Amino acid sequence: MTDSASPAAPAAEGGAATRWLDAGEQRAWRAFLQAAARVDDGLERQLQREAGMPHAYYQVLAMLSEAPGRTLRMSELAGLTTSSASRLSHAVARLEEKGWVRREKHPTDRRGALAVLTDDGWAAVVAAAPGHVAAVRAAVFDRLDAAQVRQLRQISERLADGP
Amino acid sequence: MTDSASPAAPAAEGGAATRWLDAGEQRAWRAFLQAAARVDDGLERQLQREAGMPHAYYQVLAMLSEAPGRTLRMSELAGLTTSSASRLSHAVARLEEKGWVRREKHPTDRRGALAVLTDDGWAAVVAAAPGHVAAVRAAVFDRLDAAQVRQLRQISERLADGP
DNA sequence: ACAAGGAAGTTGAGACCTCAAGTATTCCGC
DNA sequence: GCGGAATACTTGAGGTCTCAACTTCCTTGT
Repeated sequence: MTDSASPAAPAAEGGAATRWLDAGEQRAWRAFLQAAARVDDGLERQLQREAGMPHAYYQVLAMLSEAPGRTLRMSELAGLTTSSASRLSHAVARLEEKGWVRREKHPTDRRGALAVLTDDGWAAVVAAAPGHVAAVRAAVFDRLDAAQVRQLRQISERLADGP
Repeated sequence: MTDSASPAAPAAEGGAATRWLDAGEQRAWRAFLQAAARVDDGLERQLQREAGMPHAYYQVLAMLSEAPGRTLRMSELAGLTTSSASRLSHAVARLEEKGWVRREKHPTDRRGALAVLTDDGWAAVVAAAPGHVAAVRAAVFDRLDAAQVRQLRQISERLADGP
């Protein structure tokens, strides 16, 4: 039984028959899993080693660093970093301890909270960015030609969008 | 400061100047991050909900289910599932508690350990597989045409291989 | 043979993430 | 303008993953 192939002993199908992956899909799927794991682990380690933070936290700081006033509402920040409200809340709590982010109240919506990048936080991103970009290049863009980069973008947009 | 764009205020470059991502790379990179996160989270939830296990554990069971004798050495299993020795050891410990996997001693290399899929473990994979495949289709293959599947495979193989 | 170094696995501590539940506030239909 | 539903965010508990340290065993060079 592969990570998506037909089982040696097909189970009783409750509803519609399972559409197993064909050989090409299978290869693509396994390669994708390996690639995603490899890229992710690589970045995770590089950032942890050189900047003392996980990739998720780097993304939070990076998004804040680009936002007007270096400030974003929690819910927007969650969307930009593809993380749940809970994850972001924990993350910002941790970043607050480190002095890289500060929370403020939303001026009009009293349920809301804003995350603001501090000067120390800014310094941390600036320090971490070059090593991170180098790692991204090494893991991804140095391995692909221009056409593949276009294809990767199109495929990724398909997978990221929609219902 | 994006998750890989040039900083508004370039830091002092210690060594070689940082090669920031250009606009196309930037878009590709962000799309890829979102796509990978979305696919991964989707599978994780589906498996947790319907089969009571994380994706990493499913992969362990899946690889064992295909192996001769439903048995693999820990180090090989680690390679196949793209996980560290430590992660795998913890995972197998957990799967052993659930009665899905059993450990045996390697017959010739006395450092070695074998992981063996139990009948209950086999039943668990067989039960989980259809829902998992459906989720993989919904998240990936139903969204791509044949050419894109080929491209995805090639790109993924590039990213997964090499130094 | 034997010691040094490498390889295979395990373990414990700490960090991060998920899930479920909880509080506070805003939105919406009647 | 009121009550129920939806939204925004937080919190605590539990599970998984990482890192570093450790044990045991194989391998290699001399």
